[in-house]
Amino acid sequence: MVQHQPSPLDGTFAALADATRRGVLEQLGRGDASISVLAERFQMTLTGMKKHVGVLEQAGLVRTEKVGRVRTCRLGPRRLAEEASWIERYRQTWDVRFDALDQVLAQLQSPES
Amino acid sequence: MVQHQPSPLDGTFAALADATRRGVLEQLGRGDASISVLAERFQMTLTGMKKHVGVLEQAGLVRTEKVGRVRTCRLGPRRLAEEASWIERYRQTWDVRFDALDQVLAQLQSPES
DNA sequence: TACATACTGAACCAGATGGTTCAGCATCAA
DNA sequence: TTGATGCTGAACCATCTGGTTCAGTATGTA
Repeated sequence: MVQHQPSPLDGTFAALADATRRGVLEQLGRGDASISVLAERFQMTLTGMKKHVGVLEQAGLVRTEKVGRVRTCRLGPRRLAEEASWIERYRQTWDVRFDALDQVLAQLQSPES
Repeated sequence: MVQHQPSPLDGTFAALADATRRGVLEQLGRGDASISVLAERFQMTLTGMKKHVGVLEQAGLVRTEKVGRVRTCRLGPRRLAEEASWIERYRQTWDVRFDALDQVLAQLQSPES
């Protein structure tokens, strides 16, 4: 069951693993923005911000369009559906395992069955 | 609004950004396992697997305990609650923005209001 | 005691990451 | 046409990552 092809989850989770990039997504949730606006907001060079936007765009979380000199960034097509469902599945497994553990502990403490 | 302190989300999302580590979590969801069992399952050296487990442990996703020579790995305290809620908030924002976009597009196509 | 097993730590490696500076190029405004 | 603005690409840098090998140490087992 080893996974050899890179999953799209790799890219999205990696994109989300950076506070600046999560901040950019939240910012874009409040409205579209140019590279320079984002760069100023996050106190970074244009080049640096462009790289972050590139990572987000690669992951499908941001879409950009250049008009004139200005490249406008907005939220992209990826809705994080697969990511959400992976995490939900994990949380269910976690609950099952820890419920089982709780039962074992309860048994150990009051084994009147 | 720039985030300077590293958020715990950084560590968990980074931990989830690797297919091997997601696989280890799924494996541990089916039952506890030693480092060597995991290493064999994912065709990797003990040292390599130990590093992955270290990353997961650091993120709170795995807990380990050494008894004798064997270090047993099990799911850790972190339930991915914050991660799930960050993603849910994002999905809601996304829906709002794209509903708004849809309305604009609908207006443009049939502006009879 | 002797040998195998299970892990551990240090060192190394290639490639990715998160930033920078610098030198362009295109576009808009005066 | 001149100058400011906005972005882009190349090059560089330090650090992190995902793996390895090799040389231990500790623990079981015969």
